[in-house]
Amino acid sequence: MGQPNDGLKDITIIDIAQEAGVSYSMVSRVVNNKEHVKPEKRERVLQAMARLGYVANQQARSLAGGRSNVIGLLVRDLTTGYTGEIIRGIDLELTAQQYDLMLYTTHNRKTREMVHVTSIVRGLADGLLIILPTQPESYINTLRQRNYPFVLIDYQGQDTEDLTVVSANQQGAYQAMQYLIEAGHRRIGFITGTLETSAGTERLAGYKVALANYGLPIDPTLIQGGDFLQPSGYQGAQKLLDLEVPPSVIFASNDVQAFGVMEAVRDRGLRIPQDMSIVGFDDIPQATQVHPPLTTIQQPLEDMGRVATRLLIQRLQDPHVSLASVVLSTKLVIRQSSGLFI
Amino acid sequence: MGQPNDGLKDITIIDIAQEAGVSYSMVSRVVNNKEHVKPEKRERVLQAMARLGYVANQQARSLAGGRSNVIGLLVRDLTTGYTGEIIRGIDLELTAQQYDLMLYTTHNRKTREMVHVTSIVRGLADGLLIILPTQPESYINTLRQRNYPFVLIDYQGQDTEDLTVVSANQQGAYQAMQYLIEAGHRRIGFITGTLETSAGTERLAGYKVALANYGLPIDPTLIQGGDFLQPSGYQGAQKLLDLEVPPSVIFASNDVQAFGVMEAVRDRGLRIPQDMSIVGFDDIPQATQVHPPLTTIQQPLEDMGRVATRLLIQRLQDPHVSLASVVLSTKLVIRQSSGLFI
DNA sequence: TATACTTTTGCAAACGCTTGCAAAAAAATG
DNA sequence: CATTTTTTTGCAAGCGTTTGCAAAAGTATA
Repeated sequence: MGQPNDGLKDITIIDIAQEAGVSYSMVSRVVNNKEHVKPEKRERVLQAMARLGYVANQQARSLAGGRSNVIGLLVRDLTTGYTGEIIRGIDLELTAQQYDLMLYTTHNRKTREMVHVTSIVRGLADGLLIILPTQPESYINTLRQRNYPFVLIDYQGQDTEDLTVVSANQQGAYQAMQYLIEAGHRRIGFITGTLETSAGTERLAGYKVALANYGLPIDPTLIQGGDFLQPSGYQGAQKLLDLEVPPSVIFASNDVQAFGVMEAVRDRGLRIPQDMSIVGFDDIPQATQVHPPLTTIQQPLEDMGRVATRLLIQRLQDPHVSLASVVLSTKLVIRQSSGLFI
Repeated sequence: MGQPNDGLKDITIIDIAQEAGVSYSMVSRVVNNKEHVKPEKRERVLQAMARLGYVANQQARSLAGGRSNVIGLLVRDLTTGYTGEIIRGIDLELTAQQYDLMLYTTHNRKTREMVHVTSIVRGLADGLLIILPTQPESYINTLRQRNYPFVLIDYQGQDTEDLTVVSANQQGAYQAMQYLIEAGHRRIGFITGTLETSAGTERLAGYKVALANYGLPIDPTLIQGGDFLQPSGYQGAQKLLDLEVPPSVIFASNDVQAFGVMEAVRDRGLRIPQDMSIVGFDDIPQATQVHPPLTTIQQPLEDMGRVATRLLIQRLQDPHVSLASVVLSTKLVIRQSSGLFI
């Protein structure tokens, strides 16, 4: 803690011990709900705590080998809404379980990720949640080696030992494609996400598999590279619109990217969905707020956060309990940004 | 830290001391950049640290009276975009200064705020940033008493001792009104924010003062109560549209609320801005993404975060330095959601 | 009632660091 | 070169906990 705090002295377990007339280790046992405490003394301690307003000192606690009741969250950035939704779920669950949250942003810089991870591992978090890491391998190895508890959100690594919470990305993309193809679309443009993420590759896979299954050709010119951010949607759409035969629909790898697509389409004076259908992925809150509202694949983002947090806490409470990774299913949400191809 | 970490032992200052052939207090001095260290030894220690990959243990550090290099952020929730922008600024500055961020969400529950504050004060944060608290007085007193360093963001308390960073809310609302009135609007609807916040009351004040200055009447039926959230925009707009003589423009207390207004207006089949102009406040990223793009007052949200963080860190580094609260100016951004009244 | 368990309690060490103070070394002074 | 002054160094105590271990108290058994 900082140096201020002139005045009021902190209440420690020693004060409580004195007040309750027991030894300080008894107080510690009560605080941590350990066994071997006479109910009567437990009561006395509890009362003393209430009377003096005791609040445990987390650093001392974790220094001494206990838990800090803090979990770390490693995240790329906070501004896309996508992250916000997941964090909302994490926060909900964390609050319910009396944990605090330490937030680390990487800004997509590899070195920062590494630095963060070492300091987290040495630091005050009991465990770590990681959202959509781009190249996690480097630091995930550190975590594994040290046997440090972590859960990956929205990333399907290859190591099945890791706990992960993902949504059915490929299946979701497939659903969207199914809908579009059955609505008569034949030339479907696709803008990829970051292909270093599994979310990125799986959505692309869903796109391709659907085309294959319906006997449609995979036209590489219809697939534009992107990175899940709005500008990549704008640029990708530009390129697709410049094709000799532009597609009748653009399927973006996420909603934010789809907003970029909308912008580009409107900049050309085209109408949505009459001239161009647009489909996104994620169903972030803004998807309903844009005009026209965006057809998209709903990912249960908040649930992902909740589930991941619950997994992590379970692991913390019993490191040997066997837990399985979770795949949450997605849902097609049809709004006004897409229509039939006539 | 959690109990795992079988295997690799942590590197402590003692290891470094051994490696560098000095005492461990020397290592501590080097790490903390204290004076009275021979350059040559400093070098030796630095090299040993690099070689062994030393990372300080924050809990031990702060337990021993040093700083934790963590700052706390107390925030209502994360989902409105508004908060996200501010946090982005905070994060930028924090990263630059090598601080970590502990995030506390209150969900607007008073008791939680109080609990958090006591645990923060006893806890691991060196200082605290507080965004837009509804009724901060209760816990702010605790902070003041303990002389705990904090900065209020977007809240203008009455106690001038407190460090605050706000934007010129009243002036901003006035700017918007000026623009609207000069564009020919005479009946201007207003939906308030949470009036327990200074942002809420000041924007309302700007609305009223502008009307007064231009000699226009203040019609209470044109002012609807709200709370900065989207539904309140929707409902407020409904009521304004139900008036015998509806306004020609609705001025919402923030962008999110304005999105609700847009929804309501569109639901009635009215066109924006031909039938109804809409103006928001904040200029969050989505303001450009909605259709039509929203005319709004730009608050330098990211800057607010940055500036507040900088203030806090300065205070931490020198508790006696005299710092002044900051008022950042706002800017009218005219987009397509508003037009002339003909 | 003596003996052997079992539960409850308290002591002390440890966690990794900061820092005041005194000792040692180096530099400056006469 | 001896002495004083200044800089550099190391020791030890302390921060507030947790926890293994041994002592104390309580309970059951013979």
